[in-house]
Amino acid sequence: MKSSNIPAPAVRRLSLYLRQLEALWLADQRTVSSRQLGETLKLTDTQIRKDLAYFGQFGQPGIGYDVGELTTKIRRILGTDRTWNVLLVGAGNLGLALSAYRGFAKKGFKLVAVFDSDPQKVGKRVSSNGDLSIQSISEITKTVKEKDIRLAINAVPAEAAQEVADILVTAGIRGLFNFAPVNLDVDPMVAVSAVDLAVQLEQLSFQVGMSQSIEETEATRRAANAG
Amino acid sequence: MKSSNIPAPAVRRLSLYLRQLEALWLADQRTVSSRQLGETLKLTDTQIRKDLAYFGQFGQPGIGYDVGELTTKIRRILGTDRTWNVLLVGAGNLGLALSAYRGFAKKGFKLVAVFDSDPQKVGKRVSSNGDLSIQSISEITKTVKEKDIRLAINAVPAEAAQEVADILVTAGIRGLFNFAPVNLDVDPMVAVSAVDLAVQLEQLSFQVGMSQSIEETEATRRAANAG
DNA sequence: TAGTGTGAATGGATTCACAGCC
DNA sequence: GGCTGTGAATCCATTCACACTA
Repeated sequence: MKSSNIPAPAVRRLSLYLRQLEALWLADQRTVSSRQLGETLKLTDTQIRKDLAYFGQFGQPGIGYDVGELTTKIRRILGTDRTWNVLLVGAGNLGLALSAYRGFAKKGFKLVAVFDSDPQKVGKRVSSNGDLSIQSISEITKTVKEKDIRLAINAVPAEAAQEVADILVTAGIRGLFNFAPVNLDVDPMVAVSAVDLAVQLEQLSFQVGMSQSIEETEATRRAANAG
Repeated sequence: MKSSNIPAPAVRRLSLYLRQLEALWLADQRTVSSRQLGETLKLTDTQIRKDLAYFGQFGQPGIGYDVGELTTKIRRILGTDRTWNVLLVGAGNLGLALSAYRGFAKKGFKLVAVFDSDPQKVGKRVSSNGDLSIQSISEITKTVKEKDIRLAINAVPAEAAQEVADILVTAGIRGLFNFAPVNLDVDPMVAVSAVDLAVQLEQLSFQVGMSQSIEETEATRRAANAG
């Protein structure tokens, strides 16, 4: 399959291109060059052209890219030119916040079911979405089939995450968005994308510590030069 | 500065090693080999040793790594061997969910201030943390100084994100965790880590679409072979 | 034997350089 | 002149191979 020699970083950037293209469209800009796109995204123009070239020829020499057309093409590549039904497990703080997030729907992801293991919560309406009420974990398999759900958001506590992941995979979920701070062990055919909020802050902590020590080094050097 | 030739991916993985080491510690395991760590994290043993080697020599040939000791060392490297004061801007659904998230405190990140532009919200207590009440955006600069805050979580809507980022940077924030689906343009000295929830789902969508087409190709091939 | 640490080799992603088109 | 698309060159991360240690 030729598709697997597409670098993963290129696919990640595709999403960023799409986001920027949508912004340009709203700003009534109908044409954009790789150079201009690169400036706002802090990437080189070559990289953008190379990334796009993995998927086809979308631009016009001397002109650039048609914003609307490229948007359509990237959506098709990413598979977001249609609606995806998504389920959410974990109706805690984070889960409910995610269920209220409008950004998903805007991109074609439709939350169609919410599950929680707490019997106190089961049956309650999801306030941000009147159509939904919280279901028991035991209904996952049935609901996945009924509603043709391929993607799942896992927002349960760390202790329960692996167990829930197993249930989701068995139910036929194909992509898993994991918020729990654990490494899930799932069938390699299932795509997993993970966000660990604390890990992100750790990375910032490292970078800040780093830039501070660089500053100090610089200061020392300047002081030495001055002295 | 010698530190800048450390690959960014290695630093990202460091956080994962730390997470796994903490889990091992809780499971009363006091020693671990790079091979074992690699198996659970789905990485090669060599990669783990190489990553650690960027920062020092932590292991014992024939034995492996002391879980407690390596935990301490990685925390020091990441800068999480001390407490970081963190502020949050945006007391909407997502912001409040983040303020309730225990995972931050566990890792040494302490939420010490919450801001929102909505006058209706200003003054209200943050329910998940009785000590905090929501402050006006205009108080950011003063509070950053008073409470020695270096890290900020930006959970405001896309339209406001750049403006808030500017305020935060001017106030002296050194690291910015951005949840808004926009590319922030900030001083390069300020570290930025971004999570766009919709982008993550797009990546899953792409991977799922991909694995489906691979499956179909395989099926075609098998059918051809059988025929 | 079981394991680390590391120079050398490999493999992949990015950047360069430029041919070609508007 | 401005811009795309792309082979070639470069750069960087990962993996290999092995010296070395407990």
